[in-house]
Amino acid sequence: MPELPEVETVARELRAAGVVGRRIVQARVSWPRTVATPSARAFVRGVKGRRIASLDRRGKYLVIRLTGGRYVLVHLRMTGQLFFATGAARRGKHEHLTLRLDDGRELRFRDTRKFGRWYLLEDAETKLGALGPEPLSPELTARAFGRRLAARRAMLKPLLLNQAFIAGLGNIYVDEALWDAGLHPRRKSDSLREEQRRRLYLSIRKVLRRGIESMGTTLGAGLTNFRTVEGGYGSNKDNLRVFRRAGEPCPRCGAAIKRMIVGQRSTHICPRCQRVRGA
DNA sequence: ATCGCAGCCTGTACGC
DNA sequence: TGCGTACAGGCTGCGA
Repeated sequence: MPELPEVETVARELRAAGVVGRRIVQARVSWPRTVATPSARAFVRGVKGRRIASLDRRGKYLVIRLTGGRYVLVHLRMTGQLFFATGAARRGKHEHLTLRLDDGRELRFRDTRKFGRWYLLEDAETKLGALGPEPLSPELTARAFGRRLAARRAMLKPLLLNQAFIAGLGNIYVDEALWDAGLHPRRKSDSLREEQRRRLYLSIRKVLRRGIESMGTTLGAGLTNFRTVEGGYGSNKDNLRVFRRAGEPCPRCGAAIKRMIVGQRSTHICPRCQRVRGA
């Protein structure tokens, strides 16, 4: 499930593959709902002939700036994958969108569950403006994050998953960050002591950085699991301490890891290291 | 403001 | 082995 480290990995690989500077000579959409806005037809017309001026990540979005000042945003959601193919290669299963580049390569989008979305926008801020701060940005200091936390009264887990509060975290990295910080996912954000807020800030950055270094989390070998642009696996699964480890011993205290539902989401905690105190 | 739930999808894991 | 069913999860929109 692509979260910040996975999308960052994809962005880096696409840049390394020399996508920036290439011209899009043709686009094809075979599952129209893949394009959230505008219509699939208008999307195809709108990107054709444009050059890719830059490619970055914001939150879980891939941000592709085209010449002439318009933007393609890509959200991989659950199972979206980007990879290269030659123009001659037959369209494979679950491939819903293709950009043909002027060097003969095709950038293809495969998405088994069809939740992924592409946007063509005149102004990227119409989408990105709704996002909270980048967790790894130097502008988000421990103090600034602490103030944001203290200003809300929500359970930590759903709050950290809220992209308007902080951008880029998903189920995996939230569970890992809360375990690292020793905080219960149902703990209320305004009940933390200053030192705990700071610790959560550091834990979030730690698990995200580690995720990026490992090129993301690939949980299994199936179609629905994260793959890099080059078709590789991210190795961050080896770094997960609690996520999908119910019943295994906590690496810190040895207590059995527990699975529970918080905010309708599958959640993993160490019941000894992460108490509800104050919630 | 916060929370819960349905819906979007389909591969996967499970029970029988 | 095969069938049926629940589940996974990011995000949106709705109601409470």
